[in-house]
Amino acid sequence: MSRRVTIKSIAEDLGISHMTVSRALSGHPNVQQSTRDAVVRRAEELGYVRSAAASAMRGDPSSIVGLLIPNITNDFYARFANTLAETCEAHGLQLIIHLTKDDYEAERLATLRLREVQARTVVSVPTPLPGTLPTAPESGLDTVQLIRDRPGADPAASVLVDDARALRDAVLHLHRQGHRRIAYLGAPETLSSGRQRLAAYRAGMRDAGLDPDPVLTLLEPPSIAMGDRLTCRLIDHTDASAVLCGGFEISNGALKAAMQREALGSRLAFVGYGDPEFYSWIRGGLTTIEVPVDELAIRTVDVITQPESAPRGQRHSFAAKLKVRG
Amino acid sequence: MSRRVTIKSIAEDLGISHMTVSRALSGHPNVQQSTRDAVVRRAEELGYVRSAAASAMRGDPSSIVGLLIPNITNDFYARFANTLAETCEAHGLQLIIHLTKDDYEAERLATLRLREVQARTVVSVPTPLPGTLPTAPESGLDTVQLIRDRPGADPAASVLVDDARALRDAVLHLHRQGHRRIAYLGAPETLSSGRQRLAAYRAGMRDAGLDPDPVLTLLEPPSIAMGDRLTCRLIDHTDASAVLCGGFEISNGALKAAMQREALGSRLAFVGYGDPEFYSWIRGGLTTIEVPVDELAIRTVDVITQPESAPRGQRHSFAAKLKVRG
DNA sequence: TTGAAAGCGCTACCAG
DNA sequence: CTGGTAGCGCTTTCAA
Repeated sequence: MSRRVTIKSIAEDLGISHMTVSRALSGHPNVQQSTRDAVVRRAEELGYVRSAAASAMRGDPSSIVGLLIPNITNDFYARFANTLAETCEAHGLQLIIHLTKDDYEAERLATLRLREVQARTVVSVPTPLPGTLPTAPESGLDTVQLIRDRPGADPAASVLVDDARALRDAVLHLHRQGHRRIAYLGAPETLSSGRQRLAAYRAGMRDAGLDPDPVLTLLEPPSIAMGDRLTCRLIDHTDASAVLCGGFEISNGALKAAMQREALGSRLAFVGYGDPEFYSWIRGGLTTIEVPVDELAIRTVDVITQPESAPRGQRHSFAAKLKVRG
Repeated sequence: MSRRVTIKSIAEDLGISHMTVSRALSGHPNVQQSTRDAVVRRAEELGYVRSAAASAMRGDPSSIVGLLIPNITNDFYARFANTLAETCEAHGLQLIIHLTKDDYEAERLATLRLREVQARTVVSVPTPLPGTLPTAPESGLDTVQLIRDRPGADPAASVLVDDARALRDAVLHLHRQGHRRIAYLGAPETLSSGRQRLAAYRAGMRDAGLDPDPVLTLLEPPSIAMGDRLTCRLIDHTDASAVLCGGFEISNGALKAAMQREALGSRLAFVGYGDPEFYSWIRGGLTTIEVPVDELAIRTVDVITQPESAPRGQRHSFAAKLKVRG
């Protein structure tokens, strides 16, 4: 049960001042080569590890980046987290992941924890604000907003997806295939993403010269179950010949329903949202809206590591695009 | 640009000693109620957050748990990480995730980083040791081994999956369905999991009164591509009527190949490994080997939070089981 | 009930 | 080139 190895213990061991050890280990020039070598070797032998706590106390920037996402099983978040973690690794940053489940209180608590450990930045998918809050509170942390834009927040940057074009293209694509009764499954307009995607769907319908039928425009809180249920309804009770999905979970749920009813392709054409591995080989490949996940993650780390290269509050927007398959 | 709020700044603000503030905030009894209230209120107002760095310096246990896994896109790891994160959250623990890509050097570096921040425990899927290492080094951290067992390591505990029974059951299940030419795709015997699963497959074959054909026993480093390629080979160049998958990635690759050749079920019966959401609705549901992911994660946190409740080095084994569908 | 001092590991700043 | 001092935020120990 040996005590922690510190620069002092090394100094003692070597019979020199802890300052010399500090300089030797941090590459300061003013150390005799022989001394430096001895120190470095001894540190190695003893298994010395620099204390992040001590550095943090001195006000040095920490290596910790927080990531606040609803969950990590969703394919998009998993892939984002994966690339973010890899890229962080390359920059010597460490990623603390907190799952918010889209719950504001969970986000608040997680932010507190991250402040305690002096995270240098937090990458956050802002949760919907509860109605009781008049205004968004400041996190007290340098924040990069991901995907969503919280009104009233003051983020260091926002990394967003622009899927309007892709959604419009999807409608036009279906129209070219002869579809006229094109349904849309999306989040309610109370969510900013829900609003924007719905608008894009409608714009596409207009461009195609079609009239969006309210019966085929189904808006509910997004989930796999929601996509499943509403797609069953489309198949059983409407004359929809195609469905466009306005979200990741919705897409998986809709796919499940269409596959289980053996309606996919034949009874109901499908355009998904997101691109999990298996979309590429289901029924010869599914047409879907592809979000540039890796680019989002890489840019996010860019923003974190080079805050000066862009003005504070900058919005980085990445275009999703329609991937036609099958 | 206000300075960090500390107990000292609060004390100054209130014209009292920082010790009183410390006591008030940490619930020490020896503080006058009125003083305590004033302190708590002021701390709230100023947005005081306790410094984890200062605590760590004093030797208090940190709230940080490390997680070392190959990646986080694999369904099993994603689900494990998800439940682990949720459960940690509930215990006030924070999860730092490092991706090792199954590379020893990456694991070593990540471990170093975690030591720097004084992680209290690291949950690790040990990477294969490079041949050059005569013996496994000690991490200097309290380690919980996940899934794999590194020889020569001295973990605080191991959380393992026992899939021998499930694999045997899978063979017997296929045999009952009339299959005699049952192929197996797995990792090479150099990996401990590869060795064990292969043995279980062979035990199943023996129990079924079948003779494992070397031509149908394909062992290669596991990946989606490997599963894909070898399944194509099975379909095109052998008389295998069923395939049993001995790994998560292998299973996804094999499924991809079988689906693309429209061989699934008809030409080739399939038993997968792992249970991603979509396995339940592909072709009416796939039969697969189900690993109790959530239980693993929950037990892992148990082990972390109550190290005394089990002897050091304890092995916690969870049985996978065959899920028959379709 | 309150306060002062010391020390956790580290480095910027001065003295030698 | 080397060594001492001080201070980052906090709590334990002792003194008032």
